[in-house]
Amino acid sequence: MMTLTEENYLKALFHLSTENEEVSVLDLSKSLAIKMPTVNSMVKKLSGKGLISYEKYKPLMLTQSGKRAAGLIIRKHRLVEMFLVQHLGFGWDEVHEIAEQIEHIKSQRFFDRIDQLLDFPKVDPHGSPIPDTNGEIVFQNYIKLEECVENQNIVFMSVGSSQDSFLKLIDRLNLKLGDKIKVLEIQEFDKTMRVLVNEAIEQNLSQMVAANILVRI
Amino acid sequence: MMTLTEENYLKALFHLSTENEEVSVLDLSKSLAIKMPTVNSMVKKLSGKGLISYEKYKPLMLTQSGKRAAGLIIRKHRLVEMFLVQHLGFGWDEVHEIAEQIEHIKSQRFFDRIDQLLDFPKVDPHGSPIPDTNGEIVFQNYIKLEECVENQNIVFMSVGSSQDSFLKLIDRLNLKLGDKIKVLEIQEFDKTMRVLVNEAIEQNLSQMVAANILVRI
DNA sequence: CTAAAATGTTAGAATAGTCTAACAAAAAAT
DNA sequence: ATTTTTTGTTAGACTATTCTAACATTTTAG
Ligand SMILES: [Mn+2]
Ligand SMILES: [Mn+2]
Ligand SMILES: [Mn+2]
Ligand SMILES: [Mn+2]
Repeated sequence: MMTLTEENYLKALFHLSTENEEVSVLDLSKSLAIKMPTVNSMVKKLSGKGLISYEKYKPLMLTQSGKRAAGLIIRKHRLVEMFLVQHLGFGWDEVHEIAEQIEHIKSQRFFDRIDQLLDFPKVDPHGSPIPDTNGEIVFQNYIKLEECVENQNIVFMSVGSSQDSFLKLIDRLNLKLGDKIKVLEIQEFDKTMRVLVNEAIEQNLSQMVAANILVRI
Repeated sequence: MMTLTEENYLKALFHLSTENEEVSVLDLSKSLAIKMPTVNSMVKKLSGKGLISYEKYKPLMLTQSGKRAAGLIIRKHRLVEMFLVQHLGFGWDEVHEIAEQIEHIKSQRFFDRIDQLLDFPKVDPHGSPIPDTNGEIVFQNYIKLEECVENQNIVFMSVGSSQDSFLKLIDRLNLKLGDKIKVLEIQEFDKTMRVLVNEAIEQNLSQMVAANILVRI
């Protein structure tokens, strides 16, 4: 049985590993806001449990078993987020904190029932994929809106950041996952994009916003 | 902020206080399955926080503030149990363990939403009262079926034990909260009761079972 | 290719929660 | 009224998780 603490370390390492080629003790330390020596000893402990493969001064890596464990926790996290939005009426900017806690509940059945209640969703409220019952994630290859060109038609599928302020901004812009977007114009000067949403409303999006809007063609 | 551990101590003390006139360190120790010296030091700690009033060698008592805190945790526990039964399809014998964990989630809003989703229930799946938002419990004065007499008509309102085996037995007997019961006959020899349920089915209930069926007249 | 900076590790201490062993007080039994 | 039993307390130790300070290694810069 893993502790809540161990689960959070694994999850953080998993996320860092998908974002970066190599993950250092310092990366993990920053990501968890826990000092390096603490991370160092926990890494050794998880290495002892066969979840992290660790060699002194080398980048950190999850073992196969560690990947699976992390995937299963992320599965729980995302199922819970989906449940909170769909059944308890929370906004997508309010669910992460709560899911961060509920993901550690020890009851396979509890999460199975939520999965069932949600009709086996494939993505969470932020458009991130929900790992399967083996902890396996199917990564979608979305592109950033930022990389699109004028006159391109795409669909808003996921967000690149789950920061509160970003999600609230997207809400204020009345953008929702699934919206059809057409790039009307890109400003030479600051890369601001003028887009048409659902063939109805025009919006101006800064490059920073466009960089965090993930779309499929 | 209270820790999960502290919350469990408070809750246990609250429950013991409603069942017994006086609660000893040993009672609390047994109820939590934690050794006396550990309980002793935690009691001192909670006394320091103004939640328990403690004097050496004297019975343990919750302060006003401790009662309120315990009531609020029990509220969360029972709301969660109700939610698990009504929305996730769990049996009333399966929910306690999960509620024992979820009751510690730090999010007022989460429990408010569950309360709302359940349409502000007043009792949990076992017929126990759900404390109000101030942690206040309104105790119903139900009597034990055991104490009823022949030909008396009563209604099954709550269970006196939440033991797995007892709840499963009640299920197997097809008894549900709200059922109308008429006492047909009480055996002189072993106090076994013959009852009529919902004017339809006859059942034999041992005294031990009858002692844990709480009814209103 | 050294020197400085960044990163990583070890050592030692702190807190929360638990335990066992030993001692103390209160309650019960004789 | 003692003695015995039960209950309660203290002392000291252990594990998990965290920290700071000091030292070591690796990486980067000049
Ligand atoms: Mn999240
Ligand atoms: Mn978490
Ligand atoms: Mn319960
Ligand atoms: Mn609990």
